[in-house]
Amino acid sequence: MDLLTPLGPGPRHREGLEDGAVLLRGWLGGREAAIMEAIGDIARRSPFRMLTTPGGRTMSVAMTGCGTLGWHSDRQGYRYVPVDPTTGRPWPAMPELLSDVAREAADEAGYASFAPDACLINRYAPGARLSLHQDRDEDALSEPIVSLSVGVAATFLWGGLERSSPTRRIRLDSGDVVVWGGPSRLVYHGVAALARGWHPLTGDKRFNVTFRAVRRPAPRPC
DNA sequence: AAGTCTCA
DNA sequence: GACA
Repeated sequence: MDLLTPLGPGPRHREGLEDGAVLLRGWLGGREAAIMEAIGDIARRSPFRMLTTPGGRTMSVAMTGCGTLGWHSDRQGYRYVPVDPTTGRPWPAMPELLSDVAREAADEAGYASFAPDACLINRYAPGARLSLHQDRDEDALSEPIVSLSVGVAATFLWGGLERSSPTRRIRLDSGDVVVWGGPSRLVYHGVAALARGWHPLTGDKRFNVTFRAVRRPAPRPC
């Protein structure tokens, strides 16, 4: 049975997924519009693009990013790069609103001092999906992943440490935040094909904002 | 293989 | 589950 803990008054509450992973329902609490503004600013400078996998397939999810490093994929493989290959310019800086939300969510999930250096922004149109995978291109595997959902609801696929592990299907609504790390840091996860839907802030699309600490954080003085 | 296809 |  999932751990269910209310987070103050209102619909916000936490659900435990497994050791090290937590779902913060309604965590964004009305900041979705401001987050969409921030995404618009970022996309004006580093436009959404559909990346190619090492196997030569085109991903259905459109991506961009911000921070000192951005995730990139092409025939050469998956990696984090300091310059957006599409524009030849550094990725846009990470807006304070986004890093604040990420740190607060990590704190709430039990991961203190989360300081992401990369923020991947995923845009799902109807039918777009992300098949089961691990986030393993980061050096700092001791740091968690923080994932925000805005817009049309999606089905999150939450597996285990092996690709063949059983997969749970979890509805993610606009405003939900998932945090995973520690023993669940390398859990396989994905998103089922986005159903047709409508959200006042995003139309028929869903946006996912995922924060990672790629480089190991500097040790903190005692 | 962060995708797609095939079989039972 | 197989498959670059």
